[in-house]
Amino acid sequence: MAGNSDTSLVEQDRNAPKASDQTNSSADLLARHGSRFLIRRGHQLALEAEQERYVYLVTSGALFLQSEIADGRRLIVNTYYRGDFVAPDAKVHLPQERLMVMKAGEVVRVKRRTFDNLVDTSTELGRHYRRALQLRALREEVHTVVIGRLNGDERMASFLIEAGRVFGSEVSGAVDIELPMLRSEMADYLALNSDTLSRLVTRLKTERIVTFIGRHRAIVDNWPQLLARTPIADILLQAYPQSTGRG
Amino acid sequence: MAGNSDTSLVEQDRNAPKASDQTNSSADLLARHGSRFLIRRGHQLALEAEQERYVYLVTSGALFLQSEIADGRRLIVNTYYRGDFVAPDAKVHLPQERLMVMKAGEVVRVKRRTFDNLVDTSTELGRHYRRALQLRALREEVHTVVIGRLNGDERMASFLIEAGRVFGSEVSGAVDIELPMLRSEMADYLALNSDTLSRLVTRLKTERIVTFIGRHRAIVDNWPQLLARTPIADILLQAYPQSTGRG
DNA sequence: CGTATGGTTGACAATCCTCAATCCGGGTGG
DNA sequence: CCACCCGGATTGAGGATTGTCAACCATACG
Repeated sequence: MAGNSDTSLVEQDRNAPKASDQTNSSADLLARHGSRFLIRRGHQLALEAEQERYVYLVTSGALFLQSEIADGRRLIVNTYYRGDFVAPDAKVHLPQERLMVMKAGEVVRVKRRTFDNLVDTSTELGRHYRRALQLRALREEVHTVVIGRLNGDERMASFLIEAGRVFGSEVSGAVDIELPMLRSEMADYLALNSDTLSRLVTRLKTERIVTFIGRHRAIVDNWPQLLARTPIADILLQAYPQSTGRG
Repeated sequence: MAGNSDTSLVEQDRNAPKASDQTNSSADLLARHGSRFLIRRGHQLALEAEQERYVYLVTSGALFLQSEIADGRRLIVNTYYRGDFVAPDAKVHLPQERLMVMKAGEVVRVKRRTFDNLVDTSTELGRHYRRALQLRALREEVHTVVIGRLNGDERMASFLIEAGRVFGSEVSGAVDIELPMLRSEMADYLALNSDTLSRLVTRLKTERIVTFIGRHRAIVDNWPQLLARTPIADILLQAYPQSTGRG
């Protein structure tokens, strides 16, 4: 949607690193002991089956993990992009934990026990996994700071910086972002309610920092001003390098 | 403080699992390639030196990781108890990241590069590390839910449940907790300001659920009612088993 | 076109924060 | 042993931010 006529994003996907990178070699190894799945927006991925938990490696597209507690309070706890592993705790679950596809792509799935054995035997996979967990922990800490200590405007700016890095492309000075989340999902990711989020969106439009086209496209007209809107812009830029998760 | 005359906590420490558990065997291995340190409340542990980052394993006591962004907004991102590894990202730092000792004890420290090599060569250490990261990720997700979707009362209750599990002991139906945090630190952990936290403490006193004695001791007189105060009590109990982190 | 889901907006309420004054607890020194 | 002191804790009044609810609008899809 909204992206087919604008080919720039698609072409960048084609130029993204494909073979011979770490993600792909791990994916190949895992695929030999599990299966590859094409995933489509809105799908829910099983976290377990037959009392055996699953481990996913995202090779393209994007996922998020959501939880829902009493009174329908929902929170998107985490986002997963290319190269990320989803390996939830073997025993304890968050309340109403759901792994959802936010952008179509492909994942590799193996059983947890199989995965553990592979990590024990393959030093390379072990290194990749540990590095991925490292980056994941950092992003989770950043996310904690965002929802714990930033106000609405700052959270919104932080989100758009993340999205710009992961899903955006630079087009003549502006950053063109294909947003894979609904407004309500952005709200759940930023621990706001969707009414408040909508007001924040409106504010960014009014101040001419971001142009929103339809529901799934945002063009950041003034990137520097967006950066200035959050006190942790520099950390976000480091935590989300430009190459992340494209495709 | 407040603990020397009350021997119950100390004796429980002595009964805690010592030799032949996973934490200790990993600690021994790491100590052979690094060093053990006694740590005291209030100390700050170096995250790096000479452009080499450190990895810590907590063998007793407790730590927390704090970050501070503009305007003095502070957040305690994470807590580390017995068996936890502290292995921050090699390159990216949170703003004004500090690793602080909240309860005296002992840690083992090795250089990151050394640690990575050891994990590559020791399957046992690798398993322990991955399991620790697993639990850490879960707790971080729970923490995210707490500060993202719970109100003040619920956050306070959630904190006391965690503290009760980690630092508490059951004494004739009540749970006696030696709180290693200042009020202001609890506030930073729960993403509240300390004035608000103080009001929440008062409310718990008024409702006769918890008795606070001095600054570092809390007695939960009505544990069931404390559990009822947060919608994620069951997950907290699972994420923080009773044995965790004593001593 | 028409319908359904999602998004926006306004009025109002609840929650949390800010700032300032005051209080307490645990050290210190007379 | 007691008076004093200081950092931390508590409390009140008022303001800012976010949430709630309801009405309305827009977009995507059949």
